Amino acid sequence: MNKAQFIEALAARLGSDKKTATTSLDAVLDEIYAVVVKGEKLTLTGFGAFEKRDRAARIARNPATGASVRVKKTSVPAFRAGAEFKAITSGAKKIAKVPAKKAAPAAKASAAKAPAAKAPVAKAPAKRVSARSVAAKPAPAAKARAAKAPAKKAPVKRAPAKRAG
Amino acid sequence: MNKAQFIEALAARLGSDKKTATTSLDAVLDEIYAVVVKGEKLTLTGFGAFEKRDRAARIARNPATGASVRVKKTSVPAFRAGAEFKAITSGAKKIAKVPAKKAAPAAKASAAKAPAAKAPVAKAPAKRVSARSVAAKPAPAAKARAAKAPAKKAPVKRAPAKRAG
DNA sequence: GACACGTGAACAAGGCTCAGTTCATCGAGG
DNA sequence: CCTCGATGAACTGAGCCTTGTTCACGTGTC
Repeated sequence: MNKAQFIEALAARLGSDKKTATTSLDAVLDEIYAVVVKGEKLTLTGFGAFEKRDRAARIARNPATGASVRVKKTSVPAFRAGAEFKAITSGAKKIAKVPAKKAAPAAKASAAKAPAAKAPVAKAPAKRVSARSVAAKPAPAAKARAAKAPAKKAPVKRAPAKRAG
Repeated sequence: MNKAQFIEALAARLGSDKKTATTSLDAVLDEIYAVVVKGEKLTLTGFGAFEKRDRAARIARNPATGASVRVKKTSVPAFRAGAEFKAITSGAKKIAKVPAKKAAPAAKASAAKAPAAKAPVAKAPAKRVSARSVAAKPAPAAKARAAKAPAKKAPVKRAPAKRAG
């Protein structure tokens, strides 16, 4: 799907004309640009996070010729998918179908609340409950915890680079 | 920046209220979900492409305990930044500043046309022209071409998998 | 409609990201 | 305001993605 097709689908979703949908999409994309360019991380909970990542200078390779080429240090845009995006992509969670704006608010509210929300939630906590009950039972859990606390305090060369983001 | 802050900025950009901005953003995100879930690749030229990528089953590791864990085959959402997004993130290109909707259309049209568009364009083609003139001159260019043409025709195991997207 | 630019494919090697788990904090939505 | 879920940090090793270049096709904008 390309941008034009996406705008059509978006217009249907918004119940608007294509021009409005275009404006909406462009505004979103441009604002994402603005945030990332500023070096700020944009987290859209569930969907994912856009951020600027720094890349050190290195010697890369032109795969076609095998020639080495020096790549200067630079910054690249990165996106990390959020939990919800991952869940629906993997099929662990379903998205509500929204055809048009008029039906959207009503269908969204009821669909989100009743069926989709309950089914996956029932699945997720079951896993966690079992994990916790297992972890809570034996003594090694306390050991694992103790081992973890000092590890955090240890100086990590990688941590500062990430915290800059 | 989180979602609420983004919505504020978006509202300013759209010249709308926050509710409208919220609707816009949610519509965009939900439509991205819908496309990716369908297994379709969404290409927003310049910004980037969202797609679903398949992951084979593998034995992963819990880094904390070193314990191996079997990860089932699954699908994950992926984003690949487009050329424009890369260019503005690296600083090779500047984005037009858009404060509010009223000023947006006029400022966008003029800003996009006159200063920002011309400066980077002048930079880009210069690079390409030189690359082409170099390539066109020597005989090895023809060889490289000849070698390339058959390579494309050769059956590639990777190509079909990607074309499915 | 026209033009300019973006995208994808192919190549080899190196760098980057992520898998699970736990816990604390934060954010979003009702 | 409250509750629930998302996020991030830390851990190691394996798998994935990207780097440049060229060319042809497709897309988007004016």
